[in-house]
Formats: sequence, structure tokens, C-alpha cells
Amino acid sequence: MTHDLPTAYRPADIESRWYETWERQGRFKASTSSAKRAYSIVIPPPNVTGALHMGHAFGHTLQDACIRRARMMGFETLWLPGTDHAGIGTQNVVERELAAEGTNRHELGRDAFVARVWAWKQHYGGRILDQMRRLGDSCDWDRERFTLDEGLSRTVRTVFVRWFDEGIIYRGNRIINWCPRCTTALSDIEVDHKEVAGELVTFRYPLADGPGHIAVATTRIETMLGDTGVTVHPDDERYKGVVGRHVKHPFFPNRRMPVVADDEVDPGFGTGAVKATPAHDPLDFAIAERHGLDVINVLDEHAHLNGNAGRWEGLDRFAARRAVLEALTDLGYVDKVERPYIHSVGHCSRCGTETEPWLSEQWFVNMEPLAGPAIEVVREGRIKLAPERFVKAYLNWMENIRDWCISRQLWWGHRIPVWYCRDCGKAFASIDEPQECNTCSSQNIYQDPDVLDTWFSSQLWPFSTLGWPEAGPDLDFFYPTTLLVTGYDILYLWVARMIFAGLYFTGDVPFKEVLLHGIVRDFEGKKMSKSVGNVVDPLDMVERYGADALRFSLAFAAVPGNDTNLTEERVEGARNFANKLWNASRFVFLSVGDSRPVLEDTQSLDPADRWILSRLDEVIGALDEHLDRYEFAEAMRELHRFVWSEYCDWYIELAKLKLSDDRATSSSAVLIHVLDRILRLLHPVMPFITEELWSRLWPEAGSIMTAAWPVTAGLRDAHAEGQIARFTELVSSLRRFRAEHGIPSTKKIRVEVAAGDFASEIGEMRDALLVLAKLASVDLVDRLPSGAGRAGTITGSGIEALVDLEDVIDLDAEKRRIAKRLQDLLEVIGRAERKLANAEFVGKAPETVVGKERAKLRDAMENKTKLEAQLAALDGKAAPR
RNA sequence: GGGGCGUUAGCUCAGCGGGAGAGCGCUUGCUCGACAAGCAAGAGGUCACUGGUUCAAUCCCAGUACGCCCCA
Repeated sequence: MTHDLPTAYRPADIESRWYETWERQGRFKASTSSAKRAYSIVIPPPNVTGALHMGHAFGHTLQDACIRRARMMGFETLWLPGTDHAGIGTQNVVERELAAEGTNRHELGRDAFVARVWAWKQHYGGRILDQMRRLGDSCDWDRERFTLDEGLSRTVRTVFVRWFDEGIIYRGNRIINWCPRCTTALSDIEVDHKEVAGELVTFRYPLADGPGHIAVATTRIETMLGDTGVTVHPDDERYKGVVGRHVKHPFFPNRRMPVVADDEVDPGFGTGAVKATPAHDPLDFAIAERHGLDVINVLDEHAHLNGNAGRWEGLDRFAARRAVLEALTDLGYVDKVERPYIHSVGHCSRCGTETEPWLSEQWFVNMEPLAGPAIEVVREGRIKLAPERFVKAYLNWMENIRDWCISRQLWWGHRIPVWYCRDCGKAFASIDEPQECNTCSSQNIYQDPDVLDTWFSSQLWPFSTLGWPEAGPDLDFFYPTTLLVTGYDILYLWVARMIFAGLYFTGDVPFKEVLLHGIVRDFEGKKMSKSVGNVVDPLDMVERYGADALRFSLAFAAVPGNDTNLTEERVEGARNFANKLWNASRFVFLSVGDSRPVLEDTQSLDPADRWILSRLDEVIGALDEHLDRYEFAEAMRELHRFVWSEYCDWYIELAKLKLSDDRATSSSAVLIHVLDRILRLLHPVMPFITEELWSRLWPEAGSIMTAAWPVTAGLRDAHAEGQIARFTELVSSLRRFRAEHGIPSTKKIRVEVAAGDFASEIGEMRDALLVLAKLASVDLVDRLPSGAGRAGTITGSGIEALVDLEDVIDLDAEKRRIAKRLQDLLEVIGRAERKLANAEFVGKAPETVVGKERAKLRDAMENKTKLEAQLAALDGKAAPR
């Protein structure tokens, strides 16, 4: 069973085989009739038409690690997968396809277009789910959901109708963010503010009722066509005299434009007087409402000037900007043009087009009644955010929340379940398609053409996927979900909305804890993007290094809430680690053959065995602490170090010596025991390789997926840890001695060791010392002979080793070496003496700290004496008396 | 304008009130019976700057500089 292990780990040989096996055996399936406690995570649904990118790989690694560990800990686990219909994104993809064919959605018509998107979804929608299988995601595929499923769509309509009937959803004519390319409204958080270099034009409005003028400044001069007034701050002395008077519009002589005073005006901007364009600026709109200004919309849905713009009708906004500036300049109204003028401009987060604040009729969610409870659950810790620093950002956003514009002028998505009656004019919402008006029973009704913001359905995801509003076992057993794992970049967009929606509709939190992780960036810390060409494709990494390597490299870099730079070198390093594990296992298998001795008697073990078991206990404890706090990077560091630097570098090397003699059985048992625990501890992050090795370790045991998560065994052994620490230090110092003297590894040297109090424990490990330090002989002596003829080394714990000088090639090198060690020691001694001479330190520092300092000084002094003796002996040799 | 984060080895980053760490890179030596995807040894840091608190500060506090992000 073990002879066929190749010398290098080849992930491709095993990954797909194990995934199929797991799936076939139903290992990912969650049961609601389990006696176990529930542990559930709903996946942040990726865009159905998207492809897996590194951000997914990162989030999925963390989610799968949590799920797999919980499963091993005995929870009934559910990781619920699914996809999001991603309204605007998906619609854009298909529209681009149509454009390439020389047509567009309007020529196609609504029904045909939607059918076309569905066809696209059928074709490409499964892609990302298959890619998740390549990563090893242990999702319950039987529970896969899609936001436009019939069930979830019904949930959406149910929620809409309830909020509509309760007055939380309302329709209003308001300024919203408009993308003229997507021709749809956007919510505030779908708009990215970017600094752009524009121009600031200062121009004059002449007073209508006498001489004089008022100068105003704007970056969007074309909007002056929709100006209906001028606003100043009430306390601004400069304009005290003009408030209440009127100005003339250069292009629309009949327009009455009052000068009004309003607190919202920033007297520090421009001239302190601002033009009021109520249809194209949210602040101006509010001012217009307060002061009864006219509202004149001068832009159409494509941001071209409309009929209200007079002779400029039909021009697009940027051409209009130049044309209006030119016309105003010709009339002599322009005072100055500052260019470039750097200011912040909204851009569509989907397509990058500059958005336009635009007046239109849209549907909104009134956030006022929803925000309070959502603030409370986080403030009270009923929902915990990890890391905690995001709480402040969350609360700050929630406390200043503005109503949510939920209507989108798209065709792909959940159509707004509101019908209008042409006869009585009433609007009403309905879960099922109505046949008649619910007020006058007229059949002359039509449905609202718009669809809902994609996040409207996403906010319901933790419970819509579990069957809400229907009661059922899934909802009973797995809701509230245990944990949500997602990027901090969608804290507001998604997490916050799930919280208020969950509280409102289910009366409970949607999840108890939220793990917010960072963004995966490239090696320079730049966001990965296709246009920059710095994308590292996770599947490419899986193919070349294996899914486990990719997962480990991501977990290894996962510091809570921090962004992480991923390079191929990191994945390669993780692959090397997998290979190390593979080969350590090969060694164990080759050593023990078909036998599998079990570790039973821990009393009669030798020091190395007791040491590695003690270390294992320590690692298990540390690992649990880190994983409970989602400190994956620390956890992986701990495992990496234990496996590589302790188990492989020292324990296996020590075990090699013993396997040939009669203690072989106990060593084999320990080798196997520790390997077993290593595989279990690594399994959540490296599922494939651990399953493969496990199956070879325990061919009859079934999957490692359901093996118990290791617990500490009370085998901490301070004495064994000290003994092995001193031993490895002695070996290392002898190796260093060899390296510094250029003694070839084939040449075995003779050594005398004076170990003082540690003589017997070093004696106990004499054989290991001979082999690991490549010694011809070792004599354990009470005290090293003084005088010439020897060179030596000394460890921090005061164990001294002398090498026969016949073996030493370079005497000067030896003197330099000792001199350097002496200098280091003198520094240590100086520091310690200064501290201990300080009465306040001795008086106020904890006793243990002072004790440590005293011991440090004592050891250093002893070592100094020994080194000086060595140096003197060396001089005796060099210059014989 | 409001808020958050960062500045530690050549690079990318952990960490932290009581002697500076990892991975990668670099130097040197290795055909050591698991592994060159490896083994052994090594070099390399006034922990951004200035003050404060403390017996003790890379760590806590305040400020400065530089960089990044979010919100408006």
C-alpha cells in the first residue's frame, strides 16, 4: 500500500479523485435530523456569469477551513452554495454580446432579451461552481440556490409586498445617481467617487431689477441651463443686500430666478454664492423644496440635453459643457476659468461612466425604522464582527444611513411586484400576478417595468436560501447561521443590509459572527485587474501547484481584516511544504511497513518521544486559540514550523537512529501518532493531500473529513523540552563549528563534552549526538582539561564541547570565532548588570523577570570564563612556551 | 471635511510592555537511504521621526512626516 508513493507530491493525481469520492459518499451533505449542534455558513454568492478569481479562492479557503474544522469537531455542518444573478453586470455582458452582433436589447424586446440572458446563464452559470470543486470546497450541493430561482423570487416578492404595505418601501421623485450608459438608477454605494481634473468656471448672473450682478462658480457649466435661482448663506455679509431679489438668465430671459438664503450653502466655496440647479444636484433639490424654486430637468436618460435646453437640445453633456462655456464667454459673463480643477466626481461602479445626479421617479426603502435594531445587535455583540475594528465603520455608516434606492431600469432581475390601475390610478403590490385592480377590480392594469437592485435579493440570502418564509427543518436547524465570511469591501453593500433585513423578517440575527477578510492584491500591493494584466488565476495555480498549495498560501497570508499580496512564489512555497509533508509521510510509511503500532504507554518513552508529544500538545492548544480568533496566518505559521522544523528536522532524524534497535516499536508508534495528528490539523486547509496520506495511514478508517479534531493530551513535558532544546543546541553548535572551520562532512571529529548538570541527559543521547553531529567519538567529562591542543564551542546553556585540534584546520578562524562570542557575551553581561544595578528595576519588576535577569547574568558570566579559558588554551598552542 | 489603516531584514509581511520573527531572495558547504520542491551553516534590522507614560517602549499615549483605504 505504500510502495507506490512517488518521491514528489503530484496533486493532479489525487485531487479530482478525492473530490468525486467525497461527493459520491455524500460527505458534504447536511442533515437536519442530526443530534449534533449546527454550524452553518451561507456562501457569499458569486456572480452567476463570473469566473473564479483569487478573491473567491481566498474567501472560500477560509470558509472551507472553518466548515471542515467544525465538522471534525463534531458539529452538523452546512456550507450552502449558490450564485447571484448580478443584475447590471450580467445584463451588461449580454448587451455587449448583442452589440457585437449589431443589435441591442430594445430591438430584441424585453421577453426575448430576458430569455437570452437565461440561455447565457444556463451555458456559463455552472462554470464557477465547477471551479469551486477544484478548490475542494465542501459545499452541500443539494442545497445550491440561485437568486432568481422561483423560490427565492417568491421570497423577494413577499418581502417587497410586506415592506410596501407597511410603508417602508415608497416611491418618490428624487435626485438619484444615474448612469447614462447603463440608463439606470444606482444606489449611493454603487457610485465610486474619483478625483478628476475638470474646470471651475466662475460666471455672472445680472440682477434683474437693477444694476449689478452675482458671480457663481460651477464645474458643470452646462447645468446652468437648468438653473432656477441663486443661493447664499444667510450670514454672508457680502450678499445681505441681494437676498430676495432676482437675477436674469442669459439664455432664458423669461425665467424668474430668486436669490435665496440657506444654511446649507458653503460660504467658502467659490464666490460664496452658488447657482441652484434643483434637477441636477441633490443639495440644490433640497434647497428648492425649502424655498419653492422651480425644478427644470435639462438632461435625458443618456445625459443628452433635452427640450428644456433650448438651442442645445440633443448635445451630449460634455459637448454641451464646451458649447455653453463658449456662448457665455461670447456674452461676456465669464469671469474666470480655473483649469485643471481637481474635484471628486461619481462614477458607475459597474461600467466606470461618470454618473449624473438626476431627478427621476424611483422606489426607495425608508431606512429609518430599520437602522436602529441593526445598530443595536452589533453594539450589544449579538452579532460579532471580526476583526472588531470594523464595528466602528459599521456603526458610523448605519447611523448616517440614507434611504436606499432599489429600482433599476434594467430587464434582468426581480421585476418590481407593483401594478398600476389605468382606471382608478391606484398602485398596489402583490406576491402573485394579479388579474385585476385590488381597489376598483378593473382589469386594465400593468406592472411596473423596473427591476429591483440585486442587493435587494442578496440581503435575504441567509434565510431565503433556507426556505423562508416557509417554516421548515432547514430554517429551524441552521438559522441563524453561525458565521458569515466575506470581504470588508462589501460590509455596507451586503453585510449591513442582511442584518437589518434578517432582523426585520425573521426576528433574529442572520448570523452570529462575521469574519471580514481583506483583498488579495498582486506582489506590488495593487488590486488585481484584467486591464492591468496582473491577475493571478487561481485555477492556473491549482493546476501547477495543487489546490492545497493555493489554499495553504492564502491561509498563510490571512491576517484578520488585512489585505494580502499574493505572489506565485508564495504558492510555490506552499507546494514545497506539501511536498515536505508528503515525503515525511513516505518516510514513516517506508519505516513502519504494514505495521501500525498504536501509542499506548506514554510512560516509558525516550526523551525525543516525550519532547515531540509535548510540542504537539502545545501546538494543538495554540492552533485552537488562533483559529477561534480567525488568525489563520498565525495558525498556519505554527503548523508549518511544527511540521518542518520540529517533526521533520529533528524528530524524524532522531527516530531514524532508533528504528533499527529494540525501541523501534515505541518510536514507530510516536511517529505514526504525530503524523496522524498533523494530518488532522492540516486537513481543514489542505484537504486533498491529508486525505490521500490518511487513506494510506489508516486504509480502513474512512475519510479524514470526519476524523476527530485533535485535543491536547496532557503530555506537556517541560523537562523533555528542555533536554531536547539543549541537545539540539549542542548539535547545532558543533555543526556551526564544523562549517566555520571548513571541516568536510565526511570527516568525523573527536569531541569531549563537559555538560555539568546536564551530563546524564547528554549521555542518554550520546548515540544521537554521534550521528547528528558526525562525530568519531564523544567523551563525556566532568571538566575540560586546561592547556593547549584543543578548540571548542559552548552553548547558551553552558554545555562545552572541545574538539581535538588535529581536526581543526584554521586556528585564526577559531580565535576570531571565540572573540566574537566573547564580545556578544560582554554585551549581554553589561545589559544585565545595568538592569540589576537599578534599584527600581529590582524593586518594581515582577520577581520572575528579575530572576530571569539574574540567571541570564550568571550563565553569561560562566560562559565567559569558559570561553576565556578556551582562548588561553588556543594561544598556548599557537605560541608554545 | 469625517473616519480607518499602515510605516519592522534586500522583497512581501507577521508579531509584541521584559533579549527582533517568517516566507522568499542572498552567501557558503553538501550525490547524509523521506524530500535538490531538499539538507547544513551564515550574513542582513538606531522596528519612520519627535516627545510623553513606565523600573522597562519596536509595542501604550500624543504629535509630525510619508503612503493607502473608506465615507461625505
